[in-house]
Amino acid sequence: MSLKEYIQRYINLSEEEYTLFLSYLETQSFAPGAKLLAYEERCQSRFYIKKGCVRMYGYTEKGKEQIYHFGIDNWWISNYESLLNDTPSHLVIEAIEPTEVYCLTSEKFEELCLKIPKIERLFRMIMERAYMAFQKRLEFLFSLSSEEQYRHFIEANAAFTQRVPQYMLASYLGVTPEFISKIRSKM
Amino acid sequence: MSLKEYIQRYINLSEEEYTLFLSYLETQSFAPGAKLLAYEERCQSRFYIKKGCVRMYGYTEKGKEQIYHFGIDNWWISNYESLLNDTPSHLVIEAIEPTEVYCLTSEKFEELCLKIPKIERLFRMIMERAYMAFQKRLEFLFSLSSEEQYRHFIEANAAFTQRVPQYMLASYLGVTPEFISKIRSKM
DNA sequence: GAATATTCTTAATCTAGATTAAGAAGCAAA
DNA sequence: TTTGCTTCTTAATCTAGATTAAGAATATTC
Repeated sequence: MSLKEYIQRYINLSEEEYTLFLSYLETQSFAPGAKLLAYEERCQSRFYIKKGCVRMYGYTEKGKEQIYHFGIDNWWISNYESLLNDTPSHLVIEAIEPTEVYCLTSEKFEELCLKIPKIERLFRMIMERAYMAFQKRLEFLFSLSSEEQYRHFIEANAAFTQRVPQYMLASYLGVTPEFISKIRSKM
Repeated sequence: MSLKEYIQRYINLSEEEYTLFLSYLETQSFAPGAKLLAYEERCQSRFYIKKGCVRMYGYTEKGKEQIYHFGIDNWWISNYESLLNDTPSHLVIEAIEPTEVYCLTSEKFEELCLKIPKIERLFRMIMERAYMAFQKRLEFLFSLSSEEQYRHFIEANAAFTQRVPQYMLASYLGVTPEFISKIRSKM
């Protein structure tokens, strides 16, 4: 799915408007391990992942990496705390696979919204969907055991499970790699 | 803080626009225990809490109530899964205190956005803030022990802690009331 | 103000999942 | 084809927080 198709699911843009939209975006490429957003950097952009896979992680009190999000093709990702408050980010966004993104800076975003007000609607809807997904994730987190969460995740994201190493999945689910190993040996 | 003041933090509305806005809202009152959204009901509205306190909860596999959210004065609350997909809600929104809300139905919301396009911007920003708060909550959930989460919560929401019974707080934090009791006896 | 229902506390026991430690696979470089 | 990384597995031990079961406060109702 192209960005154009993605957008059309929410709003209609004319050919000219879409071209204008694209002119506000900057294409960037990242090799595995490269950072879209570094630790302590101020997040200035919303990223749209054209192709690839990224993880967003922070650090626990004991200094261990904790993954909070993954992003794949056709997802928007950003650290909203840093973006909205203009504070240094305690979260890192890092490519796992070779990744190509559109980068929309806050500055460009504001200009774009003035030129094409419908863009506000687009992002209002995107944020509602993202919020919904979060609400759903919280439900699973609280109502399922770790084992059930794992089973549910790999079932709902079969393809995705192949793309990230198991220890990252463990981190995302909030369990240890050893525990995942234990569940898998039972299956 | 009035709704008008709340809105002005995000966008500017003229006196006429604000009056128009209000005309799309319906005021509703709920006694403690009354439901803003019932189990299996399709969620049709976004609720703005003028005054009061509500909880949003679902059920775990064992049939136990699990609280996912609280809402107090000047918060918007809704079940976005049910609202956006028009599906029966598995979450209940229920008043804890006598509560007065503005109810904005999806139908009225769409009309309103056509009349005053700035409203899209308002809700885009509200959703971003809500998403940010969620992102933050997930960070605490994964990086702090249950005890630390409790201590952090009552420190950050001292006033709020007085307003809900302890067993609801326990449910919201994902622990047992007995465990909260244990922590408190240490303090 | 006695009766009843709610909420909170204490303490003993239990368990899901963490921690620790070792080694086994897989994979890349040289 | 060996050396050195990175990832995954197995198994023993440990622990934060759950469960169970009483009882003690606190509200609420009649």
